[in-house]
Amino acid sequence: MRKGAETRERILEIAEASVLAKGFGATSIEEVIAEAGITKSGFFYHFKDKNELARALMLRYVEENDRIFDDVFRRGRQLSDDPLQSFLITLKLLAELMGDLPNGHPGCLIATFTYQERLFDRNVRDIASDAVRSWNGRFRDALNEIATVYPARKGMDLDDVAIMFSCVIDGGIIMSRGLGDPRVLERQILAFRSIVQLLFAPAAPDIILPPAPTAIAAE
Amino acid sequence: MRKGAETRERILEIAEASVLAKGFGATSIEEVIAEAGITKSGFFYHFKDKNELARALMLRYVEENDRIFDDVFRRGRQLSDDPLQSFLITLKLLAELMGDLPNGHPGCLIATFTYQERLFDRNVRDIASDAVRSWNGRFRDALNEIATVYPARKGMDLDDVAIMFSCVIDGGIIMSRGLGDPRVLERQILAFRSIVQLLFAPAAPDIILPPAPTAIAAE
DNA sequence: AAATTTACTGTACCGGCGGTATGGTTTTCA
DNA sequence: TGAAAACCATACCGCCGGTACAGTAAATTT
Repeated sequence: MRKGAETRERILEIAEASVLAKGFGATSIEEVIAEAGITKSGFFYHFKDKNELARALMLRYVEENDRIFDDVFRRGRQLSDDPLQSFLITLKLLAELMGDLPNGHPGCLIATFTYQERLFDRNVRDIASDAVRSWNGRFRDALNEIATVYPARKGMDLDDVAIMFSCVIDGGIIMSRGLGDPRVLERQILAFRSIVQLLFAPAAPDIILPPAPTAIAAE
Repeated sequence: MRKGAETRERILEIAEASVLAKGFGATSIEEVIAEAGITKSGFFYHFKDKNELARALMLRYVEENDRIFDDVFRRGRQLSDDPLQSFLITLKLLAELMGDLPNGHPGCLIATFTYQERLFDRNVRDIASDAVRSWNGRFRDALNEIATVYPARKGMDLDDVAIMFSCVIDGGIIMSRGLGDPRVLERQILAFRSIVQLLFAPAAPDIILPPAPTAIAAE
């Protein structure tokens, strides 16, 4: 019912924070239930074992990220008809979103899980794999659409560029943490944005491209 | 003496593989000693607790990576006097190195540790942090040296480009695993290489730059 | 209002693991 | 040959993941 879903959500929230801080293996159910204010029986009422918790965490993370990407891509398209401008706006929005997080990005569950893959069954791994493929597909589609209007530089495979954006995000999160500077991620996304400009603007990108839109509030 | 160092090394080897596959928290000492063919007492003779194992793993990883970077940068400089060419060669060598790994890159310990930072003391975190800063510094120095000869594109901070390379490597490892395709990492490094070309070659990079050296055996 | 389902609590237990302690034994090297 | 190094054997503690089962208060349905 209502209350059950709330408790379940609270468990997931607490567990996700713990997984991102200590890893899945070191995340103790006892700590989670202590923080959630429930008993062990209550936990196992919602999740039959730890692996189902992992599955639920992954599903939740993927869905939320899908929503975020839906949103920034939709707003990017709303604000320009030009596919290049549209994508550049989307990247700017994403960068703002990351920069506005008070304590930096909390971490990418996909990244943690791929570094602990032996802990999860094929089901969970497939969810993660499909999600990554889907997100890369979005970026690749956006780039391909741009390429129909602007000629891309030779020697650059757009599939690789699309994947590189995922690399920059996941790598940026790691670097932000490792260097103790939450703004690294935002800067990396903006740097990638500059590269996209460079890729599709042959001669002098700063001249033929209008300035990026400013003061667009990120959700 | 001699034999002690060998056993210690074997422990580290096994532990590293386990940490990269399951995470540090889920790496059980019992499994490690079983695989190493020693007893628990033997393990605690070499490492007084699990945290010291973490410290040793991190130190070992950082030193080995330092050696690798020393090597590819040295060989890059040997093969060309031009800083741009030299760096492009280094990147190619690095890409070949990654591509030649039979089962893909085993994983970046820094990445795992930053996603499990609550498990380690400040000492270990500082080692990781300093290593990342040092590696980023290498890339930044290389880029700055290039910029003294070739004018860089405006709007791109070379510090960010340097950090982006670290992002591409760590992100590339995650993507390789997540997508189940070991060659993603190699392709990402080569894609970054193309971007460096683009960054420093204003008009037509494929023309003014000689082809990358081929058939340079990676160690 | 009664019956049923939902959402838990309480208690008890198992086996595995990290870690400690302590006392021995073999191997290596000076 | 003697000391230090490199282990092995055994026993133990406490925490944790997980299971089992019995009970209960509240919400929802009938």
